Amino acid sequence: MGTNKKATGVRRQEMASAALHLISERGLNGLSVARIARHVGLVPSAIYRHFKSKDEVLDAVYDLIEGKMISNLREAWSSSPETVDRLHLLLRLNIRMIIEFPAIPRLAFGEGIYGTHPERRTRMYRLIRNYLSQIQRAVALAQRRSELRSDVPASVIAASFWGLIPPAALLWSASEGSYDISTLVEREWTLFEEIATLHRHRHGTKAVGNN
Amino acid sequence: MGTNKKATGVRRQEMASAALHLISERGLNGLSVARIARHVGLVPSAIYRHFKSKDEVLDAVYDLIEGKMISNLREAWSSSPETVDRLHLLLRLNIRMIIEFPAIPRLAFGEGIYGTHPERRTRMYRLIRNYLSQIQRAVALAQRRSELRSDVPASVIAASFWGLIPPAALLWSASEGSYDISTLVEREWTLFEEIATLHRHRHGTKAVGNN
Amino acid sequence: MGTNKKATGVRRQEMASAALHLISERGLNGLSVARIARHVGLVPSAIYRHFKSKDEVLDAVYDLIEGKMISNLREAWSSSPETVDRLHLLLRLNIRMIIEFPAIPRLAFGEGIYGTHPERRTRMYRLIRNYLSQIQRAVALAQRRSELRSDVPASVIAASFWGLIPPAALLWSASEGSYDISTLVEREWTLFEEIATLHRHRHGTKAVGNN
Amino acid sequence: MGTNKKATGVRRQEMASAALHLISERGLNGLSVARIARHVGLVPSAIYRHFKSKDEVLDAVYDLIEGKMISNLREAWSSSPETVDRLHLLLRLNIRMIIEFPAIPRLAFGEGIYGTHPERRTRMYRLIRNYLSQIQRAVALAQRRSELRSDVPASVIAASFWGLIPPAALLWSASEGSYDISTLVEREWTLFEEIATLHRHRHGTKAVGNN
DNA sequence: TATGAATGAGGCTTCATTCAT
DNA sequence: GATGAATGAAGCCTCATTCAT
Repeated sequence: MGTNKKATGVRRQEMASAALHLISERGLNGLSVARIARHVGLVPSAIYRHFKSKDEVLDAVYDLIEGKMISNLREAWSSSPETVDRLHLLLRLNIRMIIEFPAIPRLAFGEGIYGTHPERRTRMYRLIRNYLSQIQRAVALAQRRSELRSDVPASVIAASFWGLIPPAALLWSASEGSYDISTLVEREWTLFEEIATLHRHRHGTKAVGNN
Repeated sequence: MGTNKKATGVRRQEMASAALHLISERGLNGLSVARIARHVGLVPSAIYRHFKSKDEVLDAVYDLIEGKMISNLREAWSSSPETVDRLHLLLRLNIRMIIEFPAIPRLAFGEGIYGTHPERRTRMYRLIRNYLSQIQRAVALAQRRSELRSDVPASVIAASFWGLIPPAALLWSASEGSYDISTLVEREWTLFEEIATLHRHRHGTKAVGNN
Repeated sequence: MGTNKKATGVRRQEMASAALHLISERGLNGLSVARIARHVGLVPSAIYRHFKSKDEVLDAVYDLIEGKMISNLREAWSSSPETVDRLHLLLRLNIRMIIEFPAIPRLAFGEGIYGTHPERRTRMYRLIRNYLSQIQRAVALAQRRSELRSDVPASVIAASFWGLIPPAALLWSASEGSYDISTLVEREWTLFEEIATLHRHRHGTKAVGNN
Repeated sequence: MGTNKKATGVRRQEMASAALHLISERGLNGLSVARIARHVGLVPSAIYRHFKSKDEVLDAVYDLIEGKMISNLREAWSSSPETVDRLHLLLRLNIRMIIEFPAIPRLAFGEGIYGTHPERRTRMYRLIRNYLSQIQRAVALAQRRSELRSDVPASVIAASFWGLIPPAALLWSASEGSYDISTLVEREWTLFEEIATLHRHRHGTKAVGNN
């Protein structure tokens, strides 16, 4: 069959990607070494040339996800000078990503990392926190520029923005794609934008906490 | 072995509950018939006296979850005549539930129902939709009573409220409980309350969609 | 449910009979204590009031079979003074029995008694040998009366007669009843009768052995 | 463990053969994946490298049996130009086969194919019918050559010949090998030969049916 | 006499992983 | 770098059987 031999770097990419697709299509339960192998046109044992274990493949999947999230951030940040526009694009990019890889929110939610892999949970947590930090920084900047209201801590606004994503993912996932997630998200975005920019129209709102 | 024999009704409860706890602690993957049995102090095959299959146990877990969600709804609805207070309590109850059973958001997110059990996904979706409907109905009522702003469809406000839950669940889950979820949620709630009652202070906001 | 309590004698009969029917319909593999119980309207554990074990039930099934075979013999023997007629009827009765209870040839062939239950095999062997003996005695008598040829040992003729049954049973069983077993058997019987009475027409056939 | 690795073709053979032996010794009920594995010196799960399921192993057993039966037929047919000699050898070969593999008549009789595997029964039936057809063809040829009597349909003679096998198998099986099956069969064969060649000596026998 | 809960042995199967080639 | 055979742990399930009620 003229087996294609490829460098390990390439193979690892292929395999991690295959794994991500597989989890997206069949869930983590449906992810087996055999199926990953089949997806890249190899035999199960061949996986072990490139990864020490199935777990290591999953780690690579986490890398992949992290990469995608960061790349979304970069793309959004470089798209416009306006914080609000950046956030809007970031939201859309993330939704698009979730639609393409439903595995991502599921993994973020902890599928398969209970008990056995606390380090994975930690990693995901760090990733989310970083994400929130970056958003928060952007929000703070916008607050200083008076693009966003200042009577609410940046952290709360950031959390509020980021909080638009999980429910959308959930509905989309549970509805098997039949739910009109984009429209929903746009509506929620409008509400978010309204409240986040509220300071421009109004004063005297009581503070919302510190953090 | 001095085994305690119990009526099948009791055992089913125990087993479903054990299963829910196990999923919360170890994920769906970590849920095995053997472990359920051990949790209730029996031998694995004893499960089959009370359930036809492991799948049926999972169905009972779904029943349990559905029951808890409905009971939260009832408790909240009967707690006060004010819609806003009701929603606030409902939010707290759900957060409390998720803290106790992290399995719930994960199952809602479709852990383990890929491919094999579409009916489970459908069921969860229906459950969420019903939840949203009930909230929406309450919101609509409050809008007629001018407790909540009327220039935004009830469905959007309902979704917005319900949307407070998943991100909180995610953060709490990923942080392994170290994140101060209650405080976060309270802050988000304040924002939500502010925007949902905005009509009392202001006019002229552009409409946010139809549904 | 007003459980019907019955004397053990009656129950044993019911259960053995249920077992024979079950084996006939579903094979020995399909015979479970639970199904026997269900057939007699009881709960599995109730079987053990009347039998020490499932094996004992099977023994009772063997009793049942033995009884049927002996009763066939009696009926045939008392039907006519002519040996040939008796044999013909005996053949028909046995075929009828096999059609009603396909379990019988299968058990005779050793289904389920390999390794584990040598005594059952022995018993079946004794039963067959007795059967053959009785037939042989009848044949010998007929030979003395010149109803059957005498240049062939009675044992061979008896075996030849008895030998009509298993192939018919096999074809009927394999064909799931679609094979016209009665017609086949009647034709074979005609051949048998021809050869068994050959001595009346012809001489000089070489002897066929001793036993 | 110094395990000998072998090609899958070899293993399949070994396993099917082990299964056939096991059924011969312990009945279909005694056939377990674990025992097959032990017989070939492997671990149970190793079976699944070579067969998709236990059922598939059984299919291979059926193949084996079919192969043996066909090979008997060939050997007999090529042994002599005389139909009578061919049949005689075929009888001996089949008896020898049954002595070696008592599983065969039992499987032919439908052990274990009740309910669950109708296709297996069908297959066995087809096999037997084919066997009968081949014999019948040979008989018909012999009839045209006047080697066998012509006043009885070839089908009846064929059935009569084939009918020598099952009773012998049954007696041998029930007697656990103590019965002198070969002698019995030879005597029955003599009778069969006598009646099948009767036409050479005699005329005017009434016809025995049509088919 | 009958029930229903519980046990324990055993059966089939999947899957990550190792290893010789 | 890739294959294919083999392993061992684990999982789900069935069933005869026991025992308290």
